Amino acid sequence: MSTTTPTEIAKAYEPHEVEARWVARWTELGVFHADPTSTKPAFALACPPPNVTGSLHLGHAVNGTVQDILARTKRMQGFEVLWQPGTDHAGIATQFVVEKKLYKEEKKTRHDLGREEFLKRVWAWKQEYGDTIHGQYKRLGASLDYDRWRFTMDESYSHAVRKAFVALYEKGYIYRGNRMINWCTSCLTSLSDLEVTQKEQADKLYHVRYPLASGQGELVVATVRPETMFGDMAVAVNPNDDRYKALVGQLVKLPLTDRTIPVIADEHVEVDFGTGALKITPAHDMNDYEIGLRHNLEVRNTLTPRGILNEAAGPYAGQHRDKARKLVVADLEEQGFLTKIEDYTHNVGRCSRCDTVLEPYLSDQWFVRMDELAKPAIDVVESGEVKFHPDRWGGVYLDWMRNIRDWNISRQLWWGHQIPIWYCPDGHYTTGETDPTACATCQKTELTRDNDVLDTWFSSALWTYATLGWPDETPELAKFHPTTVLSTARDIIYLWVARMIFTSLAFRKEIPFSHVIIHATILDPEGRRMSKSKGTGVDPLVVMDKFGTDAARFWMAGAGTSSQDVRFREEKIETYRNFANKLWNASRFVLMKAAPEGSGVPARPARLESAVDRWIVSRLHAVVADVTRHIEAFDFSDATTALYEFTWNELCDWYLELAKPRLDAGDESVRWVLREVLDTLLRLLHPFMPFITEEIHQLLVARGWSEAAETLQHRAWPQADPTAADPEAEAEMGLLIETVRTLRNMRAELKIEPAKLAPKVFIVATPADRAALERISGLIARMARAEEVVVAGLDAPPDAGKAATGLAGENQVILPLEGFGDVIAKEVTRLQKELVNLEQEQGRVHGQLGNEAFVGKAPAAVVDKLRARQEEIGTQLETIRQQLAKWT
RNA sequence: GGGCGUUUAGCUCAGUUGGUUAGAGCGCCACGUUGACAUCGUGGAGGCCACUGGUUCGAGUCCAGUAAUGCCCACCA
Repeated sequence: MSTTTPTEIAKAYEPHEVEARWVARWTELGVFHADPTSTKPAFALACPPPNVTGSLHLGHAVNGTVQDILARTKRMQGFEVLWQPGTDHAGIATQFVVEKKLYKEEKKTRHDLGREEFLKRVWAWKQEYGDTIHGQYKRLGASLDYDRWRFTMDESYSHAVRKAFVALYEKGYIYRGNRMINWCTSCLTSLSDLEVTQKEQADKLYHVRYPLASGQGELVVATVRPETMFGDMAVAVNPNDDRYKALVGQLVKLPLTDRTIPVIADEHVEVDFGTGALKITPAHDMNDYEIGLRHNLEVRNTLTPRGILNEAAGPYAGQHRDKARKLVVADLEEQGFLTKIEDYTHNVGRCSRCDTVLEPYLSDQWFVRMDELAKPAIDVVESGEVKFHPDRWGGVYLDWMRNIRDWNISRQLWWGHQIPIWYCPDGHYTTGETDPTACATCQKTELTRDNDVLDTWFSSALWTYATLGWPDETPELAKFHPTTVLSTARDIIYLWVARMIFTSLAFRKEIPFSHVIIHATILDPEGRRMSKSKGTGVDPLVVMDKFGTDAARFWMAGAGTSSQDVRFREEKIETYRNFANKLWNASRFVLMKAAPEGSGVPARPARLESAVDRWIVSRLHAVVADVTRHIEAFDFSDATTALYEFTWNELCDWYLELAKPRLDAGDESVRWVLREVLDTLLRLLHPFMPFITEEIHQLLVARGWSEAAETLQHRAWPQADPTAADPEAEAEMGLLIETVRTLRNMRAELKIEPAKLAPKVFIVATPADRAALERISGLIARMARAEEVVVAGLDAPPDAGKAATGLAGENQVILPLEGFGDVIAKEVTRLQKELVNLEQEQGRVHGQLGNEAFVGKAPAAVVDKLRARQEEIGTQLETIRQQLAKWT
């Protein structure tokens, strides 16, 4: 493939070929490679590593765009930029998809293959999707340092994970606990609280009769899970519940069994929920477990890890929990133990991965004790050392950190970092950065390693520094850590952002990043969250193919930093496809008309005579300042708006149109201004639309019309020149625009054929505007399709004969109607409409100014402005009334 | 049950520290093939800024409340 920009210019921008060419070219030039020995100031971003579960979705593309804009801008601003890429092994998620595939294709489970063989399959999967992701980022134009691609299970990264585990263990932060955890009976692993999704579910509340052992009466308990009754160890009532006070301490018979259990009193029981009596199943309910601890109840497990009732359930053993419930209910019913069944809707915790209803399960797991570790992580956000954008997310983070609970880090999976703990026959634990050969406590050498792996977030928590070589003190670490900005989705603030902050503080004694951008979530056109399973996900590549990557990026830049969530619609991207084409054609115009081959580089004029030139330069520098400021504040959406409006509404609609006759006349200053504006604009647009801007830039370079850089990434970011601000030129241009619009409007309302030139147009100018209007009369004529525009003073109004009159401020625009047919009726209608509008406004203004409180208290500038307007309205009304009188 | 958002034109969204005529894109209507661009141009129609009170000379913007809607967090069986 050729890597040079073609010289002939297509009529419409063709993204595909251009994009492929530049992706290759950037790589060839090595512009994305970060140099730790550079003397430039560092700017580092760690790209959130996507899961290797599949390919990138729109959310990744949005986040990639946000980060790329920063990376590209900062490079141009003279920073040594590192944008660190990589992928996450995503333990449970990846294992889950590979198991699913395995079952679908070979009808095998991971146990059929065995651990080693299964892991081979996962690595193969990882290879495939890791490559896909790599390619997708390149397509997006992401200026990641691809040479530094990392994977959370790379050897060096695994070393960091091991180091982190051992360090925490040795400081006493990691402990083994036999505790209630969330258990997935399908994935067969424990989950952290964050991996639980609460979902509302319609269930039944069964009222079950527990007869008193004494034979005198009964206690009725309400439960949604009667099948767990074989684990019941007590019935609890509230100590203040008068109904049951006398029963506390007595025994009740557990239905369907021959066991008796005690009635106990516990504050936890709500008097007015259900029957006020709660069956206590310590092994299968978090609360019951707590109550059991308080009352020394036995924890009797009645379920297997797969959710099958075990031998403790007597005749029901071997039944799955759902089936067992039906059987138990039927038997209770039959034996007269069931007094009532109520409909009951409540929240049920489900596996965020496979949606299976989770089981509270007592088991041995490894935990990280969080209380002490959380403290500094709270401090750095409270102090503003780490800032969230928008800042409300800082509050969300703090709420969570302040109420943090210990973190279950062991997972009963195969895919991941195997926990570096060895057990000796005596049950001692041994860990170490290298595999131990003997028990650290008793020196026995028969060691078995823990089979479990670490929560995938344990490893990604080290991302900002483990990717840079930690625990070794590498040059990269010295140069690029702490990183500057982290941009991510809000749903991993707890899972990932919070944990990066506390681990970095723990291991590096420094924050991992100064700014956290929480980008907006992209929704489907109906406002729902995009989801793969519902088929509402959008493949960014499809969008990029259809409309061009730059168009997609331009939209994503705005969408990603929008203050609220954004619905995706193809039409939105289409808008920016059109914008890219507009830019392309504007450039094409400049190249063909202002910079034809061999025309040379225009010299800088000593002074810009034309107000039009000074206006666009003034506007350009305002835009440079605005865009720069917005990027600094991460308000890309404002930046794109400013760029879009300047390019389309000012440059294309007015400046280029006005430049046409001047170019024909050989005006050199127009050429100089065009070169200046386009070259600057391309640099401003480059972070947002890297491909098209590079392409145009090279076309300009080929004509000597731009600094001879191989890529815009080597060009300097534009500096706003405050002395370019020219209010006078802007005012004059405002006059031009207003006058032209008035004339166009008149012609349209009078239905004058667009093609027909007006032979002569008069403007009766106020003394203040007269000189300016005379200067720009030729331009007005051009833009408003008149052969000639004649400016006259108020003292000498022209005799225009039969003519239509319009208002541009206080200046009258007179359009003689000779030759335009019978349009008088239309003119009268038009004038009347205008009259009504003005009279209404006059009423309002009059009322305002008549209000003493307003005049007395409002700032003088506001009052003066209104007074001026009142005067203007007076003049305008007079003009219109005179005209109307002439016609009627 | 708590917390945080959102509610502005037919649709999707902007609206700075309150300033009097509330904007854009798409869609709609009318017109248009002047050599950058029909992926375009010109003009136009279209809004009780969710509702109710309050503060203020002045409220889309500030305050209180109400209603819809979305998301997060939370151990009432």
